[in-house]
Amino acid sequence: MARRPFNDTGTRPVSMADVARAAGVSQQTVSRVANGLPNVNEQTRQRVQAAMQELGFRPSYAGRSLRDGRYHSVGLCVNDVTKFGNLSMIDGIASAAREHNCAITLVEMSKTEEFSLAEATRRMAALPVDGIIIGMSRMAPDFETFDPLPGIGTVIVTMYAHPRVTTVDSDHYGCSLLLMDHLFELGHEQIRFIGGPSFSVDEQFRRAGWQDALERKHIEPVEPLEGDWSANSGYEAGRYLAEHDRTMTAIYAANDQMANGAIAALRDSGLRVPEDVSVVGVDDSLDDFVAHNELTTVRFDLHQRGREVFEHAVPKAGATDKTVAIRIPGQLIVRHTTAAPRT
Amino acid sequence: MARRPFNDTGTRPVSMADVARAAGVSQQTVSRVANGLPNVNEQTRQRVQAAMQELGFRPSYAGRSLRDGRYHSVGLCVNDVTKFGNLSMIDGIASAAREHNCAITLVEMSKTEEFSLAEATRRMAALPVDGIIIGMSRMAPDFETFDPLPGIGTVIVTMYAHPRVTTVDSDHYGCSLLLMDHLFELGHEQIRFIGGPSFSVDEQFRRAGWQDALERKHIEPVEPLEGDWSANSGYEAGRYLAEHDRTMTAIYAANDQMANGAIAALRDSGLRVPEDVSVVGVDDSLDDFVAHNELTTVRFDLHQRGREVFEHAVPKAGATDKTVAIRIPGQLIVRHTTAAPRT
DNA sequence: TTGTGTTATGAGTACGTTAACATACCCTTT
DNA sequence: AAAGGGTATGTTAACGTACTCATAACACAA
Repeated sequence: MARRPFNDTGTRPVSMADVARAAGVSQQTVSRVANGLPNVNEQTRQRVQAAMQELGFRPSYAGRSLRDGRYHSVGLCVNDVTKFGNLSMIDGIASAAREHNCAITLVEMSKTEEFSLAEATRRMAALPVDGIIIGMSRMAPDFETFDPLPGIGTVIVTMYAHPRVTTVDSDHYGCSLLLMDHLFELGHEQIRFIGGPSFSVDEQFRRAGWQDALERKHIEPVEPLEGDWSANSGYEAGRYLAEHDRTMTAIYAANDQMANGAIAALRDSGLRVPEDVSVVGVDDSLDDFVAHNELTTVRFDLHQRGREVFEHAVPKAGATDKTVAIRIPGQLIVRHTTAAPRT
Repeated sequence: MARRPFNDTGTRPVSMADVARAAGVSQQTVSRVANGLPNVNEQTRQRVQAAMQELGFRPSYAGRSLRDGRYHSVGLCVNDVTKFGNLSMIDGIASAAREHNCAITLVEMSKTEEFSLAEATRRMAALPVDGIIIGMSRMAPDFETFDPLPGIGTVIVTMYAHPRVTTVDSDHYGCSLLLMDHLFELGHEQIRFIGGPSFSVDEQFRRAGWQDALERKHIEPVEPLEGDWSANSGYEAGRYLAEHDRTMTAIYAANDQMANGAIAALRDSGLRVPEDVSVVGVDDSLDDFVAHNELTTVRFDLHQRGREVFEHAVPKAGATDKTVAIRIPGQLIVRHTTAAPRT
């Protein structure tokens, strides 16, 4: 039977059988040469390699995967590549993947629409992946009821724990405690909070940490403000606080960008940082964008998080598959936007 | 013969044959149900779907790809995910890929080592990809001699044209002309340049545009400064210029981050922006990080670039495969860091 | 009754790879 | 000369899917 046209191009990739025919050997011998196995006569090897070169052979990923049941790629689902949190996730996972000689199959879900874990895993499972990683930057409506697909490692990057799925995240709650303890030690008590959008999971935990830290010291938390992670929203919030709250001595902004905006607003309002008001952020993300970055903040080891995520998504042979919840602590970076309050 | 253990887990994914056995139908009927084809009896369909559910069937990507010769994924090779240029490339390509219901297979080459196009394509070609995209942020030593693999669409993201490979990029030369014309129209002539690292391709073209624009007006370009794209390096350069060059009236920084640093340096040196010195950047990347971003800059349509890249890497049926070099123009964004020079 | 068309289903095959097994040959050793 | 052992190579089977073709059952019209 004549070969049917293979795909749109009408051509068919060169297979080992083609090379074998050209070199006058069996297809298995081509396989041996391709994989660098011993027990091939040197002349034969050269003849085969010449034929490969000549025909432009490249091994079929599909054939190989079908054969040995592995894809050497891990699926990563995020809803918006450009958000700092997601970017840093990609970076961390990419370096972990590289260490394992593994690629990342990236799927961006709609930036705007709500997405469900079931939908995300369904899409990822149809791709060449040995494991599934889902970035859950906002609460998925089916988080509680979600069951991972059997037979494929699944990790959700989120602070929420799940009874049947391993979850990994930077400790977005603990980072607040680190910062609040730092401010408490300096003597601050009236600490306002500028948060991100309320649907954000990171925001929810950073805010909870702020609130719990205050309540543990029996300080009544004053109404948190809501930004959108951008410097401009931090500026607006900072303006508002400078004009309406004369008792606050410190501001905790839920990321560095808003903290940077808040600092600008305070200074525009005639307040000095840190002499009049201390400001802290989270992420340690300003260095590239701001000269002489002086912001006290928390840095997360995103590569470590990437490694943890990767290794739970693609478990090694013989590893236990117990569901765990991993929280990776951040590190307090004290710079020069925090000081003791005026007495 | 007993089935051999399939992979490390010792289990084997559920195949259509397994479902067929459970449902008492042929494997082909399962295929029909899985793909929603007509001509299946309603009762049979339900029995098969029940069996799929029961066993946890998910179609094998490898089997399907082997069968129809497509992967529905495009390979993307970058050397450092976190750089602004690469991030925005991923974002643009991700949205183009999503429109085509396609995933991205991301490979990060070593951040530090030199990389060759041959090596990059070799690695990408071993992955499940219908096309190859290589981000060449620095000159590859084998660029001139490089031949794309036959049988798979290849696009290099770079400003350099290549006789045998389609290249696509934002117009890093033209953006300089846009900015320089803007400054010329305001009356500037002594325009200094703060560039990125000299190995960067983007840098080379942005600098060339600056230099050519000056020379076209018979103005001798004064020694460009070299930064590393960071705000701090822009600050250093700005400090240097403020102290050593009393005749300059404008600074062109090769990205916004350095421009932002330079502005801070000028102001710290007692110079006003834009009254004493105008400053321009490129990328329009500050908004999230800086409140009240006032920088005059050039914005690139990175989604358009992503689409162009994608569509040339994965050509549609019947498309001509002529090699082209596509340069996507940027758009001048005039804000408030540029004004007429003092007279 | 015979022919024609439709619908549901199954059988066979090809896609490219690699493991396991089989074979053929040459070189030692007894 | 026969036996044994290594080396090079070929043969077969299996991985999971979807296309093509075949078959069987049935409906309807001439």
